[in-house]
Amino acid sequence: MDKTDISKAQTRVKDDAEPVLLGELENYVGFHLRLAQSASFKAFRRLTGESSLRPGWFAVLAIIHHNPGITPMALSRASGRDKSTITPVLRELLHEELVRRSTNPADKRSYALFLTPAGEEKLAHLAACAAEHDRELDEIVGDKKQEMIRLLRRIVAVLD
Amino acid sequence: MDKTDISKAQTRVKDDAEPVLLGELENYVGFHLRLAQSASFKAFRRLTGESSLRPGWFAVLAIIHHNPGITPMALSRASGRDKSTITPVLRELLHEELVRRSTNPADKRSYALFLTPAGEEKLAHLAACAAEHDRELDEIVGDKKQEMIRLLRRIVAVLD
DNA sequence: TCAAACTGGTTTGATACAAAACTACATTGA
DNA sequence: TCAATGTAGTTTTGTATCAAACCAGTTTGA
Repeated sequence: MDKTDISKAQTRVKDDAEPVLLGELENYVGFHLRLAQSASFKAFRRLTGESSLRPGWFAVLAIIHHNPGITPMALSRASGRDKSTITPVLRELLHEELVRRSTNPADKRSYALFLTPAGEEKLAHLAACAAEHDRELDEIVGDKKQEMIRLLRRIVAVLD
Repeated sequence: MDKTDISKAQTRVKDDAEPVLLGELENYVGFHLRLAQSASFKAFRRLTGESSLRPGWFAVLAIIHHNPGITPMALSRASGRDKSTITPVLRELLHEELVRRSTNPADKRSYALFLTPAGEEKLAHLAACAAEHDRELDEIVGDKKQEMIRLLRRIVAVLD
């Protein structure tokens, strides 16, 4: 409790000019992780502008590019999204003809994913935005970047 | 492109056993930020179990606790959520009588927020979970914690 | 002093996401 | 060999979130 005058504290509006106290939140990694992720995401979207890119697209296209023939399940794991989240993203990408799939004779449940030439082109554009965005982040974290990525990766490895 | 045999590469399924290549994503802070935030969030929910807590609740309750009389707008800024996201959270908290509000005579558009005794109790429970969760994170980041938080805060300050 | 611009909060609409239930196929083991 | 179990992908359902439009009250400046 931060007010001593209890009778008044019950109704008095906190002055907007006073700084907001975060208490224990101040020292919680999880809290700052959420704020930073949200800020980074918004900044990325600002950069790409209106240019028709759902936020999931970039990672998905990049992963397919680097792993031609990857299955939706493997893609889901690599991109850190649930398989049920990947389904509509792929439907959209297939519909836009940015991605192509071929059935897997060895396992009829599954299929293999590839980028079309249009998909490669789209990826190139998004990659330029992503590179620019990451340059901003690089400037912020400076020479601590590798350390930062190492720690983030550890969080994922241990908690996930 | 990672396959040289083009004619086959067009349809061959990538073996699930092969490691997935992330390419440039590997070195993007933003990408790992998202994965880590998602992992941390899931871990927190695992800890709190079914116990009826919308994820927004903890931060909101804690901030009101530390800033009695805070307005919804200031709360929205401090918690990093849009004002339109705060509205339904507050409606729920008011309905559950965990939060109480009093009108602001100086500005009739706004009002002041306070925790009820039940709200304080609820917060105490959630705080215990959060503390436990953060202990896990502490172990992962070790002595780099302050550095980590400093960097995350910088990302928010610069990009937001 | 009062119209214009601004601000706090709510509503509405759209999107992203996960969890669980489901379908179709595949693997296992008695 | 075939029933039980497991796995890939989809559908359904529920929630969190933001943005934009909106309303009411406040501030500004001519």
